[in-house]
Amino acid sequence: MPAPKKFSRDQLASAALELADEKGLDALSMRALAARLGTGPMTLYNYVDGRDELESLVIEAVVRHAAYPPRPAADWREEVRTLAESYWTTIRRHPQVVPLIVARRTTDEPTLEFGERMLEALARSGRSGRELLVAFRLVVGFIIGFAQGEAGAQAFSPAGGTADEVIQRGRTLPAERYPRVVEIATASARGDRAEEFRAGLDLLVAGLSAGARPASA
Amino acid sequence: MPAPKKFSRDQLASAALELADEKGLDALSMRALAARLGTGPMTLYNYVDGRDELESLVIEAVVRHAAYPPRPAADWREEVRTLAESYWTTIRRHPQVVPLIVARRTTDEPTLEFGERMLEALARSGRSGRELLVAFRLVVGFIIGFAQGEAGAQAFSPAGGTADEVIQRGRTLPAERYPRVVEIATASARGDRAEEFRAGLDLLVAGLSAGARPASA
DNA sequence: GTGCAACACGTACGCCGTACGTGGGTCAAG
DNA sequence: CTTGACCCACGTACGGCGTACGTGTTGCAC
Repeated sequence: MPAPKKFSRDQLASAALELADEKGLDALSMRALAARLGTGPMTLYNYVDGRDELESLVIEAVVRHAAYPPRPAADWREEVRTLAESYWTTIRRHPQVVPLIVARRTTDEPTLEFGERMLEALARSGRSGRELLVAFRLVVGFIIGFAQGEAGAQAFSPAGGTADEVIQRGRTLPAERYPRVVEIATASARGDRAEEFRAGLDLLVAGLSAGARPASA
Repeated sequence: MPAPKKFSRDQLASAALELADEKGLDALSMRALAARLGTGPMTLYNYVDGRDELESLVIEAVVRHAAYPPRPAADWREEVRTLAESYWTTIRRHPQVVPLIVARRTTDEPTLEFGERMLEALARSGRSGRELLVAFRLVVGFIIGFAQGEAGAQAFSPAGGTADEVIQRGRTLPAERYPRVVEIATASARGDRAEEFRAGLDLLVAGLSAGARPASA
């Protein structure tokens, strides 16, 4: 019956993601995306409800690329680490989009899939109900918070800048007033993010182990 | 020499915060704020560099209200808990602003003050340098992540809604596909946020204790 | 009184998201 | 083959935004 569609939702999503990656979140607009696709702005509304849904699409496009081992690890601790690291690695590949992921809560399919699988691992620590909720919030909060801390396009100044520039600026804070802040800014300038992430994860898993029920595997 | 100033930066900040609290982040615009203050839009540029700095001002206005005990607690664990809870309680009073706090990294004075004091507590667990950085990221990530999870104005659907509505929607997800997600959504609907926060904090502190150097107080 | 700096703010430009209307393409039914 | 219904493309236009620029106005220093 209809005229054949000119695009697919996937095309929209990946074009939008490219746009955001290349020129930043601010450059991601209906009009800019339409221009990139060689069409008029209103055409996009045949595929997407509006700006908001477009953003959701971009997030989904990022998260969808996360790949997890086909079968859960036998040890729930290892599984938690694997899932967390995989998710973090994935979103970190698109630093421009991180603020979007961080500021929203989404329920697209890949996010739910990740959540369900993480919950399965945490459940094996002997938790359920409220305890499971708390453990989940803790893990997700860490991942989100860590990603935000790293990608934070604007930080250590209203002016913004890349994360590295920002750290440099942090080191020049008044050391007599904020000695420890300067200390970690310095450490951060030298450090390897992935290593720091894993170290944090170890602390986190240690905490989860402490609160685990005896019957945990 | 000059004409007397019509406003103060503090006036701007609190008027902007009221605006955001009442009508949401989207309603926070230069023009709307100017109208609320009974002046023209361009007047604001005599006080603030632009939209970005206005947002920083709002964040600062929120964070500034956090109050901590005058003297640090003797036990660093208790101090970490106290600081974290105070910070969290403060920002959660302005749920509309949380996405802003979460998506940005700021270095206003109150935030640095909080950071320095938190770092002081964490340092007493025997950490320094990279370990201190990791511990700090972990704690801040948890607070940020938790606040985001709660306030997430839009969640469990591109349509958005209050956090409570969102949880209700979460409970109606396909239970055979995402059983654990439904489980925690249900638990969350019943639960007390503050209690959950403290429970998460306990897990977190347990993890920090595990990694602490022997000489910790 | 004169000059000048600090401030208020009107106007205007180029973006944005998107409501609305029109026209062209495609298939099903007659 | 014609007709009709429907979906899609997309031009136009409106109201909002951030803010560059220019002008007027104020109040102190000299």
